[in-house]
Amino acid sequence: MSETEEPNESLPQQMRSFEEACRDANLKLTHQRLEIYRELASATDHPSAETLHRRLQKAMPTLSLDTVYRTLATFEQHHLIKKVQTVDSQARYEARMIQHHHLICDTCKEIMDFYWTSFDASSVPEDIQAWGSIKNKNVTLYGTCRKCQAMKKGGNPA
Amino acid sequence: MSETEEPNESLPQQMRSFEEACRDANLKLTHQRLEIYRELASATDHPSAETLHRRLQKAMPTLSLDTVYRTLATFEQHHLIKKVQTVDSQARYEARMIQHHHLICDTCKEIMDFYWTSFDASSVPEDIQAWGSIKNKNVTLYGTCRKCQAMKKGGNPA
DNA sequence: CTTGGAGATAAGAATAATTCTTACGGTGAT
DNA sequence: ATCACCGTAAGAATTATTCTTATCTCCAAG
Repeated sequence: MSETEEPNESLPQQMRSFEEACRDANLKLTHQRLEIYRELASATDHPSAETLHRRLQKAMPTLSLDTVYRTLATFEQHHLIKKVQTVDSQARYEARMIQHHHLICDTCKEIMDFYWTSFDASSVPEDIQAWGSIKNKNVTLYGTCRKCQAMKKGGNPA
Repeated sequence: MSETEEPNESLPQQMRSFEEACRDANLKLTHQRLEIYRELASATDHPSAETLHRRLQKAMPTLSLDTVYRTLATFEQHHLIKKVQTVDSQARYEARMIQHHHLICDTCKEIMDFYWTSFDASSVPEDIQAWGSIKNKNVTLYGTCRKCQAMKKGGNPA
C-alpha cells in the first residue's frame, strides 16, 4: 500500500531548501530565479522552458525566454532540477529530485511521476556489474491513461 | 544466467525482415533506405541522424542529411525503428525492436542495450492500474562504465 | 524490356529550439 | 551609501530539423 505512496514536501519547505542550496552554490537569489523555480516546483506536468515562460509572463511581463533557458541550465548544472528524458524536440524539466519514475501516456503525452520502493530496493542483474557501477535506476512505463482511453471508446466529440 | 543474454538475429536475417516490412507498408525499397537501415542496424551506439549521415557519406557521397532525417522519420512512423529517449539535443535512433533496456554511462554518454527477462515478466505496482493500461516497461540504468572508471583512476593520459 | 505515374531524393531555403554577445542594472559585502 | 560582480534583457547567432520544388527512381502493367 505504501509501495507507490508519494513522499510529500510542501512548497514553502521546498523553496527554503532551494534558497539554502543556492547560497551554498553561490548563486544569487534573484527574483527571476525564485519565480522560475517556484513555477517549476508547483507544476506537475514537467513543463518545457517555453511553457514555463508563458506561465510566468502574466506575473513578470519583462521576463525573457532566454533567462528561463539560462536559469534552467544553471539549476541543472547545480543539480537543483533535472532535465526529463523525452523524444520531444523541446526539453522538459522537473524540480522533484527524490527517486521516482515516470508514466507516459502515448496519447496525450502527459508525464506522471510515480514511486516504486520495492523496485528501488531491488538489485540489477549480476551481469550488469561487468559493465561498470550503477548509480541510478529509472523505470519508464508507457501506456494510455484513463482519460484518453475514455476518449477513444466514446469517440472524441470535439 | 540467461537473465541478460542477448537474443540474436543476424544482420542478413534482419535485412530480410525489414524488406518484407517495407513491402507490407508500401514503402519502396530504395538504395538510400536500405543503406540507412543497414547502417543503423549494424551500429551498437544508437547514432544520431548526423552520425549516420557522416558514416554513410563515404559510400554514398550524394546522400543528403535531409534524406537521413526524412527516412528515419518514415521508419519510425512505421515502427521499423525507434527514437531513443535522451536529454541530448540531437535525437538518437536504434533498429532493435525487441524488448530491451538501456545502460547509460554518465561520462562517455554511451548507451548500451541490455536484457532483463525477470523484470519484463514482473508486474507493476497495483496502484498504477488506476492510471490506465500499461503497454511497455523500460528501465534505464545510469552509471559509469569500466572504461571511464579506469580513466578517472589512472588519470587521462591524453 | 519499355513506360507511366506514384512516391522518393537532392539542394537550398525556411523554421524551431537553444545559446551567445553586449550593455545595463540589481545584489550584497563593505 | 558605494562598488565590484554577477545576472538580466534584447537582439543576433547557432544548431537541429523540416519544408519546397524540381528531378529522379522504383516497380507494375503493357
